[in-house]
Amino acid sequence: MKNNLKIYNTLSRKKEVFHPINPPHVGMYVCGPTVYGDAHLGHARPGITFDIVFRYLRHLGYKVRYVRNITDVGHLVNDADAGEDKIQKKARLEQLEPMEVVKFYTDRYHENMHQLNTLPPSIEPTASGHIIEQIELIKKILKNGYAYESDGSLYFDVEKYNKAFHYGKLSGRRIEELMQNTRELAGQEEKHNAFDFALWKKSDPKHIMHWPSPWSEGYPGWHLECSAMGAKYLGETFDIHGGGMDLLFPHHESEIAQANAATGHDPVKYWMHNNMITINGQKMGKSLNNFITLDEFFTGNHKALDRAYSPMTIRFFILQAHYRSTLDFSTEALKAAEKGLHKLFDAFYLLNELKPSKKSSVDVKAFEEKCYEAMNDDFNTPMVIAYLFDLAHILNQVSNGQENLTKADIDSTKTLFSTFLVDLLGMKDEKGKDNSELVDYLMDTILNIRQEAKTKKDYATSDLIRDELAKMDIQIKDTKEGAKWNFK
RNA sequence: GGUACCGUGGCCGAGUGGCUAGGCGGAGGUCUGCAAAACCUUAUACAGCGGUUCGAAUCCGCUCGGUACCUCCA
Repeated sequence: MKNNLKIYNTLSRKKEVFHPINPPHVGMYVCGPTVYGDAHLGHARPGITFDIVFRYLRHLGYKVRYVRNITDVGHLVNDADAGEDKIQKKARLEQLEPMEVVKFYTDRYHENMHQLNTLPPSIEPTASGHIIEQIELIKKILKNGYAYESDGSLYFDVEKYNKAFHYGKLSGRRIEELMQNTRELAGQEEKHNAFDFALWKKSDPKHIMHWPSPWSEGYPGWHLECSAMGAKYLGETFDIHGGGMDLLFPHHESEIAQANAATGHDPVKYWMHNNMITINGQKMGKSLNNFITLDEFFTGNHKALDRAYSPMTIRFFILQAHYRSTLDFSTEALKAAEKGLHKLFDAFYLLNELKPSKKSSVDVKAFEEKCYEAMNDDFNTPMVIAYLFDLAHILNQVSNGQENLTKADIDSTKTLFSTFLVDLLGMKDEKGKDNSELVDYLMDTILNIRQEAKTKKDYATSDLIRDELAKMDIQIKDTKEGAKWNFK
């Protein structure tokens, strides 16, 4: 399959032409959420970023298997707090079974992702459902000599690994620096080196979630699940691995190490990382406690928000920045996104009303090419959106008689909007007309009465009708062809 | 401290050597009973200093400022 798609590969720090390992198949693994809390704006970014990748690869004709895990085996809160993990802590606080916490937040995550109009992954494996695979992976690493046991727990021997491979190839770190800079934390006596990471942890008595293994009753280490599940569903080497930049080190670095230690070769061809969303210039994150959940955006129920912002506003806001740039959140920026999106859909609908001309004064075909170029350039969605705005402007000009389009060009513009705005960017109109017969009839009646009033110059009545409808978010526009309405 | 990235007009944000990015907001105008939308015109920019070049927001150096990772975090 031929294409000109270029993807920025974190591994090489360059844009590379995308050549899948086994075309037309593409395997993509994306780090999903740890389900111990509601998804916030930060979670929306990888969800949407890799939804775009998924949609575009499929559009290009690839058969994509998109795997996104659910982390339901809690990572430790921190090393000093060994023995308690995030999900367990949440369960204790809410007096629930850990799996109740997991189920509750998994469902809510799915609902949020659905609201954002992201396509569901092909496979959504859970860590707890792949304990056996993780144990098997540890056995391989152990057999190859890159792990050591210490009182029932197993650790990855980074120093030894680094002699045969390169620990730090993804994140640009060197082991000597890690030696100097890794913080000394309590509870690490079992490790040979501070930067060694756990493959298996023996659980202490108060730990609820644990499984049997050849070494101890315990639970798998932080980075293991992605290595095990990625290999299981996508093979020992697959095409794309995605996630947030904050996972680059140590998570993804360690995944590479685990795979090499087990199989002798790298697990992933293209590593993709989305950047962070910032609030007041600072990363929005759980630990900083400055996050706003998606539900809070959708309801407006947060002190930093003046009102609700819809899922599509959030999605469009995110797509207006390139995925590798930080994106600064503000209500002002969200309002701009909301208005802009509305403008695009207005233009999209306007296409149905344009009068065709014999000749076109605009080269529509060129826009299509430019949109593809932008997508091929490492998924440059802000550029695609800019071209759609340019087109929207042209369509309005056509409507005003300043530009002309043939029937064929109007149709291909429709296709273009439908392809890029709806199919690829995944935008949908939340405020479209309710096209039921009843509503049509009622609105026609009301607008006719209003027209009567206007004809009699009874503007008090006509304005009253408009103001009352506005309370239901119905907007009246008086055009040359008569009054039109839509939802605000 | 180490590593990496960034600093674009009121706000958000593209752009990697020469050609108007775009959206929102502001100002003026057209249309309109008014409004809305749309259209037309317009202002506001590339952190600072130096260098390379015929030419730099874009390359190089320095300075200042900010962020991320190095501990769980999308």
